[in-house]
Amino acid sequence: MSVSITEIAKRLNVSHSTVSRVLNGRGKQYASEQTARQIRDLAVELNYRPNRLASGLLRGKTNLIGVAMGRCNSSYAGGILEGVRAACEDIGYQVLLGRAKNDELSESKQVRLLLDYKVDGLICVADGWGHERILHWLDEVVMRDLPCAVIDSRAYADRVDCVVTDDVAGAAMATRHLIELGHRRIAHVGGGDIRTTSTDRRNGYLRALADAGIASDPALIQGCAYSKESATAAIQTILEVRPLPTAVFVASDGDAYWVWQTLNDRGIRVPDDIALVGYGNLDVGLGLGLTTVDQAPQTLGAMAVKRVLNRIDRPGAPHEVVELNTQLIVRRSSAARA
Amino acid sequence: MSVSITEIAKRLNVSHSTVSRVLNGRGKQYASEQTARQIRDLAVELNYRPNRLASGLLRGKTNLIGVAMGRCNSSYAGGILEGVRAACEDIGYQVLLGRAKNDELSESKQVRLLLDYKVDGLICVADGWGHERILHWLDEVVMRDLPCAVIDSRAYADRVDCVVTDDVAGAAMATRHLIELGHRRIAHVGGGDIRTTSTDRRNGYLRALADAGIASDPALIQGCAYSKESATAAIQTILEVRPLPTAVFVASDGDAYWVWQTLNDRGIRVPDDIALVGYGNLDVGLGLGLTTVDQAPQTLGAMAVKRVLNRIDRPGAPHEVVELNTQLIVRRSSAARA
DNA sequence: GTGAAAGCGCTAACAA
DNA sequence: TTGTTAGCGCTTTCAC
Repeated sequence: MSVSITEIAKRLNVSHSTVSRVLNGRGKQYASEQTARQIRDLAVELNYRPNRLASGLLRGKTNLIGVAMGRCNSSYAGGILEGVRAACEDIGYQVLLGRAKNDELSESKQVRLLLDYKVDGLICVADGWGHERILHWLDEVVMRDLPCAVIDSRAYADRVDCVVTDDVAGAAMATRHLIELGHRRIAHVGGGDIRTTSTDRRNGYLRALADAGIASDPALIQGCAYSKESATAAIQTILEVRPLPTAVFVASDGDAYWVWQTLNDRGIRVPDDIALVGYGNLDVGLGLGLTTVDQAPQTLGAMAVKRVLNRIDRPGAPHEVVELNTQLIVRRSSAARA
Repeated sequence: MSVSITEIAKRLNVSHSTVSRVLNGRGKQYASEQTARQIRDLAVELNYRPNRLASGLLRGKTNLIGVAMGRCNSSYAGGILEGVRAACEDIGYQVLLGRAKNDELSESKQVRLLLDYKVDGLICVADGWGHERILHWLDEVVMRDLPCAVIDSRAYADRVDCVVTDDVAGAAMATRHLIELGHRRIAHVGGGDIRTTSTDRRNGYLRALADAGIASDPALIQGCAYSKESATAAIQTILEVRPLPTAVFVASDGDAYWVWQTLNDRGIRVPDDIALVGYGNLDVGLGLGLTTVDQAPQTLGAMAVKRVLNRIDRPGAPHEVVELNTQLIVRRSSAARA
């Protein structure tokens, strides 16, 4: 099927190790210019390509980076993956993609599979869900000293590198934006589940209110779990409260979409009657004209690769937490009050 | 680092081939119940995991599927990838992700890299761009008899399996929708570049007009190439024409977003003044309330895996073109005329 | 039912 | 500068 180093060696009457040295040798080429030339020419002619499995097996280095993540068809997850891919391409690594369904065992099964292919490093997108899940495979990774970066969770910062954004600060920034626009009764849809991202965002919201000396109203805070049903229920409950809030901060753009729909159905105009701010800078919010907080997913992915690579080069370096800045994207869903 | 079959064999005083037969042997297990049990128990205890590089090297089968695609952070590309991942997970394959920038050599470089890892099959997302690009690596794939499915191009249906949607039919459906709403002056933004998808969609638009006995007006047809600038320029040119069109069919949701923005800036209301229909069912259109054509990206990805798998099982089967149905998603951007 | 042996394609230490 | 040798971890005949 494809030519091997041995085939080239045979044809040229040299040993296969000479061929190996010329074609795949690291550093200086221990071979005469003449032999080297012959070998290289024939390699091109026969379209020789090194077998990565063989070299990986022998050298214990595959130039593979495993990526364990859930669904990748949101602009956030897709952005992270794109960042990882771009960074990997630059440094000659390939991405081996694992898929974790949203249950604990599926993830560790996937990680184990990635390890079976002897990836040189591992990137895990925790997505805020990962706390107990990660424990299922963390030990194995740590034991093997496998370079590993976790995106979106700092829960295991002592054992792996973490690449995160500050959800508390981001949510506070979003809330502060509303406060600066003059809003005082600001509702919050989100949180109330096990994800740290949700909890952090809620805390950021609370902190911004406190900093501004605004008392938070528990009736204006409704949990929500990334679904049409929960988002709709949350905003409906909030709309029962009197006086009505003049703004809503939703912990994710996807849920903000459903909130917007519900407001629309009730004849409540955004931003005229109620201002709306989401989180995550998803594509769905773009169409909506939704003010939101960008998490720079591509940078997140690229940084994770950088951390992993750094650890491949310098094993045993202390684990780091890289915290990326979020950015407020103001669109028409939040407008200055009349 | 991790236990090998030899390690287990040593501890149990059996040969490594016996261990291999028990742990990774296909079909019947040629081993006594007792030995097998001992081996299995120890394997679990030591957390044995087969080295996929080794078995891949020897058996010439890696359970790896290579995926060559451009950016994956749109809901379309992400959806395809997600479909591929889900299908692969079901059948015990892993996805090795290649990344092609938008130039010819980058793609073939990526494909070659995927081949270096001895993937069992290849999926390429042509995205309408792929015609000349694919030629750069097609021969190599065909020569090796590597199972290969191309998504979004039927240009090489004689040499690989193709999984496509009918862009002509989809665009015709979208246009017909506008016609049925009573529109007669329907503009089109899109096409005019080398992608077949664009050309097909324009042809679908033209066909629907013809079928309805509506003469097409060249002034109402403006090329566009997936960018803010080209989309904005296209709609601006169209808005010079008198009488104004009452509807616009844009060949992609992304461009439809920019068209919408421009209309908005000009004080033209959608759908009251001008109805708008896009293509692709991207997330950005969701927020917009944009009528569009869904291409079922996840199904596309899943079908590609199915084709590749089929060819792995039955090499030499005739190449097939799988054509998936598109679906019109009606939202508020197209409304019945008053 | 089990072991010995060969080898997938490659790298690297050691000799020559 | 080059060849020999010994594997990496595994599968698969072929004997016994």
